[in-house]
Amino acid sequence: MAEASESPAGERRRDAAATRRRLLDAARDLFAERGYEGATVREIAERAGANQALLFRYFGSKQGLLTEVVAQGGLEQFRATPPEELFETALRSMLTSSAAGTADRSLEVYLRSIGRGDDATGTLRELGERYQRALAELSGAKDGALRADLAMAWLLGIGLMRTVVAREPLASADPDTVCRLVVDTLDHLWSDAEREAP
Amino acid sequence: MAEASESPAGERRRDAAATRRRLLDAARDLFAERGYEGATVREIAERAGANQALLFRYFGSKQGLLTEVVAQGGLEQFRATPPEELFETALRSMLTSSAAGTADRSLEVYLRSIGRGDDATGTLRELGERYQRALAELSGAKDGALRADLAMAWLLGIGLMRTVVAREPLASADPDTVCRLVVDTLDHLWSDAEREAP
DNA sequence: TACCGTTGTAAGCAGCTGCTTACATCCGGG
DNA sequence: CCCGGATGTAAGCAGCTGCTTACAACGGTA
Repeated sequence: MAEASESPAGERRRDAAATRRRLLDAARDLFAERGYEGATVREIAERAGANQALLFRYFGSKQGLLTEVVAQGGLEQFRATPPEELFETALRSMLTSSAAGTADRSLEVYLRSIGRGDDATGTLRELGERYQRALAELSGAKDGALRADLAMAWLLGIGLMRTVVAREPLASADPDTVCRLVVDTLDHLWSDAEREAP
Repeated sequence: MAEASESPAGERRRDAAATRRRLLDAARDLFAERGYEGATVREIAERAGANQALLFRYFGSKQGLLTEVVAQGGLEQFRATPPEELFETALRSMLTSSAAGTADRSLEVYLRSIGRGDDATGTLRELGERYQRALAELSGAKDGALRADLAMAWLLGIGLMRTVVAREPLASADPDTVCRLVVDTLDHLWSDAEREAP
């Protein structure tokens, strides 16, 4: 109803919603590339082709921007994935994405941002907890939560080595090969669990 | 020969070597706590009880300080450990240290600093490569290097979850329990390797 | 047409960063 | 004693950070 009623291709000369969207996308990519602290609001605004004052008008603060990025990217993706596919999906995403434009780069944001006890940590922690709970239920063991943590640790560690440190041969390794190695190995972690807590 | 010849307990009012040492120790702890970028030269100098100008006189730059911290901490510890004990030693160190005063906090420095493509990355990469080479030789498989990367990824990921994110129950879990779970599971990674490359 | 809230802009603020400079002070060897 | 390098200090620099303010331009509505 309050939509564009003029421009042929839906382009408006002044369009708050579109500007907001561009800021969100630019922030998502820059947070994933440089981490929360590493990305500056000036850079984000520039990549979005917007004035940086608008960033604060629409999101209040840099921290508010992060919150919205995580909410729209990571949590949506999380809800859309059935639990039993969660780990492999996340691993594959971690192994393949690393390119601007991908919808869910929240795990990259996560691992590039948790370097110190800054503002970002709190916002990102919630995302991690959801993953943990879902994974923990997959293993029926009493220490399922611990094993879920260990699985997540491996997931993040692999992302760390691949996208941040860019260590070879991991960085260039075939995603399928890596995925199979990891999933097969982790199967033992789950089956050991069952053996201990029948 | 150019030593102290006065003070009873070896204390000198002006002692460059001691000041250097204090700066090095303070830097080691602060880098481990806040990461390379998060620790400021003012903080380091203050904790060392020294003037920050001395930091630049002795180490040239903040980056030079990091180089020396890694050289004295991580590499020494690395050389002192036989390869077959390397992974478990590093894992235990990661699970237990996290307290100021510990000699080797280089893995903490490592994982808290690799958040973006900054100066620290290059200096820290060498440390990682040494670990990889040593671990790769343990597995006789042709893709030993890849599997070594995966093991290191898990190691770092666990450190990330435990000391940085402080995720429960991993953060408070008994080091022995965690260590056994991980080492047992990784055994499958090594034995699978042997099966494939006999 | 005249108006007024929405959208966009330029400039600047205080605080922090790594690093440098100019200057006190110590202290051992001549 | 006393000089000169070694050691320690205070102040400041330019550049960056997140964020704010004052203002211009648009465009739907009355």
